[in-house]
Amino acid sequence: MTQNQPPTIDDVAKVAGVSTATISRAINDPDKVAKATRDRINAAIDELGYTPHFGARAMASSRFKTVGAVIPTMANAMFASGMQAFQEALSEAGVTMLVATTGYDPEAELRQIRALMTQGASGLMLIGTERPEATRRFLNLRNVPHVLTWAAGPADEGVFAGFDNRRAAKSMAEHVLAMGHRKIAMIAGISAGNDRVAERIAGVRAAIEACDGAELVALAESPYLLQNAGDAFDEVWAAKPTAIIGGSDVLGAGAVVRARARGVSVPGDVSVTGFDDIGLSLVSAPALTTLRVPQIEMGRAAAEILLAQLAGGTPKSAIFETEIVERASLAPPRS
Amino acid sequence: MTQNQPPTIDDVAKVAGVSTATISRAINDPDKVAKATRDRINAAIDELGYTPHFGARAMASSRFKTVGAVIPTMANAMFASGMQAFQEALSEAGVTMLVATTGYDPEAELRQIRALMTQGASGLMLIGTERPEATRRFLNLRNVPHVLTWAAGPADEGVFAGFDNRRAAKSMAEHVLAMGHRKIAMIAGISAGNDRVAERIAGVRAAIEACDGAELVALAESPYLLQNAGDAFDEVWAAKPTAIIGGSDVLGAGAVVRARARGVSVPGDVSVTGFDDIGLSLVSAPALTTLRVPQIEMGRAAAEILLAQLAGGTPKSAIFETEIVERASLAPPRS
DNA sequence: TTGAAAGCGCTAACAT
DNA sequence: ATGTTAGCGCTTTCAA
Repeated sequence: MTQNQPPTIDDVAKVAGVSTATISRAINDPDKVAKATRDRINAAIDELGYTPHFGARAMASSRFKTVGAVIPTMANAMFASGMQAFQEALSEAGVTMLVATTGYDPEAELRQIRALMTQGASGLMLIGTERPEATRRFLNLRNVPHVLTWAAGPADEGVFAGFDNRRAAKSMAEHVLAMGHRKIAMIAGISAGNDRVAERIAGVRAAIEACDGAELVALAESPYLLQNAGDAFDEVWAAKPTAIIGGSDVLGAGAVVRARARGVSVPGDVSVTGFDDIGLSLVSAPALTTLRVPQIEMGRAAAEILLAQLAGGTPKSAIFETEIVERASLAPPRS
Repeated sequence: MTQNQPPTIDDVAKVAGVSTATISRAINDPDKVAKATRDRINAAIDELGYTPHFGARAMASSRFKTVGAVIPTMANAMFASGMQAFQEALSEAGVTMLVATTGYDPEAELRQIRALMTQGASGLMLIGTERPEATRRFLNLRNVPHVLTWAAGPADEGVFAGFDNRRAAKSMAEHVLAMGHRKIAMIAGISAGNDRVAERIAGVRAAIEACDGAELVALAESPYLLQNAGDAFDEVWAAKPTAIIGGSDVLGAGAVVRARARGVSVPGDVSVTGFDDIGLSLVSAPALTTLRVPQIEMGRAAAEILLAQLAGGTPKSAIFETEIVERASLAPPRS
C-alpha cells in the first residue's frame, strides 16, 4: 500500500487528451469549454481521483482564499456554535477555515497568527481586543484583514462582530440588584490577558457602584471548568453573598453543583446567574438565569465581514445585543 | 489602508543582502548559515513581517504537511475536547489542522475530504467507519493516510483511534440490567448514516436480549439537542420504562430536564443514563450516570497515528476502554 | 558558507 | 473552443 503520487493536472490532461489550460478552465470556468470535452475531462478527473493542488493554485492566482481563526480553545462550548456558524458561512462562499488555539496564552496568539498566514490565511478571525504590542504591530505591518469577535470596541480598534461584554454584564448585575440583592459576589474567568473577562468584571462593578447600599463582597477568578468553579464557590460563599454572578455558564453551573453538594439551596440561600446561554444553563437545576450571547449570528457576521474585507470592501462592525434569559436560579433574597 | 503585497523571500534577501537560498536555509536549517548572516536575516524578517508562503513551500518540497479533520459538527461537546487534543498534538509537531464539518450528512463528507485535500491535507482524521462507496473508493484510489476515530473496527477497515461503541453501550445496558431494571427504553441519536449510533443501539439490544425477562419497551431516535431529547423523553415515557438509556449525555440530560418538567422523579420514577461524560452529565440534577469516553487520549492518539502514517510508518490502531461513571441518575427500580 | 538556477502544479494572458 | 507559455514563491541540488 505505497502512497502513490497525487495526480497532477498534467496527468488529467494526458488522459483526457487536451491541454492543461483546458483542464483548468473546465474546473474554474466550465462554461468556457465544450460539453463533450468537459465530460471527457470529468471522467478523467474521476478516474484519477484528481484534486487540484491548493498551493499551486494559490500561487498562480489570488482567487483562492483561506481564512484562519485563532480562538482560546475548542473545548469550551462558549465558542462552539459561533465557530460552527463561522465555518458554515465561509464554506458556502467556498472558503476554507483553518483553526488554531492559544490555550488562553496571549503570547501564543502571534505564533498561531503567523502559522496560519504561512498556511495561506489571507484573513483572520480573532477573539477579543486586548493583545500584546508585538501582535498589533505584526497585524498592522502586514495589514491583514481581520475581524474581532466576542467583544466590541470603538472603530479605531478594528472591525468587530461581537457584543459589549461590559454592558452585558452590567445589565445582568442591574437585574440582580433590581431583585433586591445587595451583597453580591462574582465568579469570573481569569482576567489576565482576557479582555472579555475584564470587561465583564468592570460591568458588574459599575452596576454595583451605582447602586446605593450594594457591595461586591467577593470576587474570585477561576478557569472555565466546573471543578474550579466549585472551588470558587466555596471561596466566595464565605463572604455570605445573597447572589453570585457567574462570568460564564460553566462558572455559574459549577457553582450550583457545589452549592448543592454543600447543602446550600439555590435560589433559596443564594441566587446564581450565568453568562453565555449554552446548554449547560438549561440542564442545571435550578436552570440558570443567564445572558444570551448571539453566538450563531456573531459567527455568521464575522464570516461576512471577513469575506467583504477580502473582497476589498471596508465593512462596518456588527454589534449585537444580548438579552437576559430568566430562569430559576435567580430570585429575591430571603428577607 | 490598502493591503500591501505580502513580502516574499526575495524582499527579505534584498534587505539582508544575501541570496534567497540562504534565507531558505536560515529558516529551515539554521545551523547551515553563519551566525552573523542569520542575525541579519532574522532582523530583515522582523522588519518586513515576513511569513513564508505555504503554497510555494508545499510545492517546492514535500516536507510541509497539513492534516484535515472532518467531523459532523463543532457544536457538540462530544467532539470538542478530542479535537482540541488532536490539534494540540499536531501543533507540537508543527503541522496545522484544517477542519471541515458535514452536519451529519454522509454525502457531504466526500466533498469536504476533497476540499481539504485540495487545501493540501496529506492526511485525514475521520469519524466512524460507515461511509458511502464513493468515499471509500476515493480514499482508496488516492491512498490517503487517514485515521478513523470515535469508533473501532477490524484492521481491514482501517486504522482506528477510538473505542468500541457497541461494547461500551452493551456494558452500560448490562449495568442497568444488573440494577434490576427490566423495562428499558433508549433515546438514541439518529442512526441513519451514523455507525456510532447504530452500534450503541446494537449494544443495548444485545444486552437486553441476553437477559431473561428484559425488554426494550421503546426506542426513540433524536438529534443531539436538549429540546429534541425532551420530546423523545415524552415519547418513550409513554411505554412506562423503569430506565431510559441515553445515547449521549445531551440526550440523557435533555430527558432529565423534561422529566423534571413533567414531575417525573429521576431516579425515583425512572432511571436515566448518559454516554460520553461531558460536563453536562455533572451539572444535570441528578448527576448522570454515564460512560466515560476517553476523548483527549483518543484525539492525541489520532494525531500520533496520523503523524506516523505521514512519516511512512504503518501504525496500529489504538483502541481505548471506556468506563462507567456512577452518579445519581441510576438506581434500582421501585419494587 | 553561500549563490545560481531548475522546477514544483497551477492559472491567466495571449495565440490560434 | 483550445493550446502555448510565462510566471507565482519557495526549496534544493550543484557549484563555487
